[in-house]
Amino acid sequence: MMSMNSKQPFSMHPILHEPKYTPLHSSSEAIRRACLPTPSLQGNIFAGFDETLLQRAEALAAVDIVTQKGHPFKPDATYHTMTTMTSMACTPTSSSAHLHHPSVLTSHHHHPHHQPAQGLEGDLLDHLTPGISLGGMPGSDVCSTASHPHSHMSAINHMQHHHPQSMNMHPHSLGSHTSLGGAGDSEPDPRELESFAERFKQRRIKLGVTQADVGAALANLKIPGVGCLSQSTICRFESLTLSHNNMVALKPILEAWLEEAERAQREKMTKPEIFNGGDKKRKRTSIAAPEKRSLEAYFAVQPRPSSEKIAAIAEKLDLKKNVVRVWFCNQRQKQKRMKFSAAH
DNA sequence: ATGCATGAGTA
DNA sequence: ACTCATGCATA
Repeated sequence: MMSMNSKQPFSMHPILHEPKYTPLHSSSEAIRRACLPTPSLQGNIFAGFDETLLQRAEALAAVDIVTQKGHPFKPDATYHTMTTMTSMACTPTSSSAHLHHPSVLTSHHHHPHHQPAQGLEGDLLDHLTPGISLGGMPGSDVCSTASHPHSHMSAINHMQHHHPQSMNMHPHSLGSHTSLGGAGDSEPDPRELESFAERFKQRRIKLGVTQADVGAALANLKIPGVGCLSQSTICRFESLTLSHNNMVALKPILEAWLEEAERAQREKMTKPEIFNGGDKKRKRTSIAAPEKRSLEAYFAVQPRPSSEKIAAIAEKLDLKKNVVRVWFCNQRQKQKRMKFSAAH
């Protein structure tokens, strides 16, 4: 899917004051604003938001609800049990603030999940998968597999913040807005990313490894500042559902893994024999359809409600304020991605 | 494959 | 309090 792109998009870089990495902030903001379509009922509502707006939006939502059948119940969806048990798993290599050595990062891994892949997987993973090649310590915990709530090792992210493209890349690319014609961006070419993602998936499957395996195996590459990633992220990379910047940042890493994996496979190919052959879990809140419709209605009118608005909405929908706030945040991220992909 | 959530870094 | 990159849990 997804295979048709048009052009290079990133043409708006207002003015990055050359910090370390501020591509998205400004640019995406700009994009969002620029692309933000008309909220269907934009007229004067924006003037006096308040109650009026809420009711208006709710009314819209109500129509929908009615149409569907009034769902009187709302499954108290919010129940999350946090686990306060922190821990460390995949060392967060947070190279940004506190520098941890990458070594720490790779010091332990193992992952409980091993999906069946076939054939070469055994050996292949032996080299590219965490836990095995590392000295065989049976410790267990790949980066995220452990049961700790989550230890965000946003290594990549940080790395990105520090220097956009690992090595080359100018500290300050900017200067201009709208132009990417050739100046400094390494190659944010959307088309390139798209085709890479597709090839990546194909080759990954050919290697017989799962998305989760890839994520975990990344730590074995021992690339400074790069730890493992989750199945979710690999999946999103393949389906291009990550932000452009995120895609650009991950591409070289996954590319490196892919080559290493194929190299390892070839290595094994030489040997003909190889071939034949606690915690409380976080509970996911589930927002019922009716509530979701209402939220969408509100969102159409005001994507960024104030804290008070959020509280009001939360109360009306009988949802926790935080749930509503997060919903809006996620919705914004989603919209941003959609707008972006739609534009390219 | 995706929804809801966390957390670091910012503004 | 928001944006972004990510992740756990789940459909």
